[in-house]
Amino acid sequence: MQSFLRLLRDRGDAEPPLAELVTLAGRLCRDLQDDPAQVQPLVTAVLDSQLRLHLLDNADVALVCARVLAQQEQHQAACRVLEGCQVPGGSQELVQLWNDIHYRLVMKRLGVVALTPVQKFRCRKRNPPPPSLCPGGLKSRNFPREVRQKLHDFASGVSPNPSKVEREHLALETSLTVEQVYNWFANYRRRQRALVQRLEPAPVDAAEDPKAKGRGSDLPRPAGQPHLGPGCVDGPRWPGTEEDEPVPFRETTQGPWESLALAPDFSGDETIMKPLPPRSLLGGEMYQEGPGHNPATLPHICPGPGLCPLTAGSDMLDPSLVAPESWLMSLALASSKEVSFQTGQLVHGHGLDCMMHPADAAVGVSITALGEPNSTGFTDSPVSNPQSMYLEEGAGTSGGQIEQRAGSFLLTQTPAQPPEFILTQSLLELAPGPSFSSRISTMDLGQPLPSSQVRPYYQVTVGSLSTLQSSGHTFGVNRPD
DNA sequence: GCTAATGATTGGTC
DNA sequence: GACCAATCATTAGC
Repeated sequence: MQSFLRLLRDRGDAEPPLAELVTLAGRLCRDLQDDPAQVQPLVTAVLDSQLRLHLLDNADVALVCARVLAQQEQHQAACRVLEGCQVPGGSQELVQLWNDIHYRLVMKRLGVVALTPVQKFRCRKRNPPPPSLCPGGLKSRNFPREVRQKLHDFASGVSPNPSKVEREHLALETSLTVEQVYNWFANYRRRQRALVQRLEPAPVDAAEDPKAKGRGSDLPRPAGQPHLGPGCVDGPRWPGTEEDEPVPFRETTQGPWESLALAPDFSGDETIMKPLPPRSLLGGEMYQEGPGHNPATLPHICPGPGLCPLTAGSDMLDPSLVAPESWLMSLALASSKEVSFQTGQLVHGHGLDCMMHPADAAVGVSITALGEPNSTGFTDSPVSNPQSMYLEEGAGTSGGQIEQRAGSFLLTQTPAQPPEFILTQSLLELAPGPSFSSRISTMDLGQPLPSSQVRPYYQVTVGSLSTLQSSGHTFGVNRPD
């Protein structure tokens, strides 16, 4: 070091080359930084040198000099050193030192020996490091929006519990590490469950049910309320949410998903909890029967999810009928990347085959026998025998739990709205079939209704809710008798 | 300055 | 090793 100090002191205009001297200074600073007895004269020599501006462009020199100054309580001088140095590419260490210096200043001002994380954050906000230390600016800690969107799309559309291969693939797609992808999904699942539990306080008697406790997939359900799948609450903020009280089932003339149609940028959870009033759901909408229907009347239904009848023997909804609302169904299924089918494709076989939204999307399917339609609407009130239910996939299913739950959607009777609500089919009869493949399930609604309750048309509502999209679609389906 | 969201870490269980 | 709950640190939004 003595020779370096001599070189520094005696250096002529040409010898030794400046770059060499800077490099040597940096090496000395790096090697001697833990030796106060030596680093002190070194720093003094650098700062006193006419070449200090050049020397301080070396990250190690700047770091050691600023650190020594800070230790000597010369915080302002230390900051000037850091501000003045031009380290190519910046330096995390120098940024950290910059922050540490300002932490000390704040601690001194506040008379405390430590700062809380929030205080540190505020300190950093007030004293951002000079651009020369971080040329790229301070990076956001959060993943880019596109990355989070991609991860979220996968979680809600494919699975919240991706396999190792899927995680690796996502890591490649998002430029994240596999660990980051894993953490993201772990946090996603955890926070989904927490949110659901906050919104759905466990019923009193659920405490006695060991299955209702513990693992998140066994979500508590308030009695008489449809189970909310995780996607239902998959959103950081739903304005209007009253977390401290159960979301009421409000009597309404709208269908359970209607308000979703009215508000594509859905932001309100109360709507998903609405009952399915068997007749008033139509709200005066005109039900057009079969072929020869007049789509021109549909605006009367719009923008709510109108009833769209099927032609006899058809298992497809007429796209022209559902067009104004088709986004609903499309959205409901948009994130289902593993299946493609037409908007409104629903009825098939004996009963209803419903494409269930992937695991995390909380599709609710409600089916209501509405009665005999005619050209102007239903002529007989179905109120006496509403047959309504919600079939929703269990929430928070991890891999193993999915297996356990395959084909075992939570089936929840709609709330007792209207009071004479009758679930005419047993749970077993209504239980979905066992098929559960790639998170697209076939739901067999079981035996035909008793003849006294047979209605050729059902009202079907399919809805999907997630953070960024929510949807519901109600349409008529002819019962394939 | 407060709050809630977010990414990461830790220690435990299976 | 995968997953979990609890927790921490950070930071965006207000």
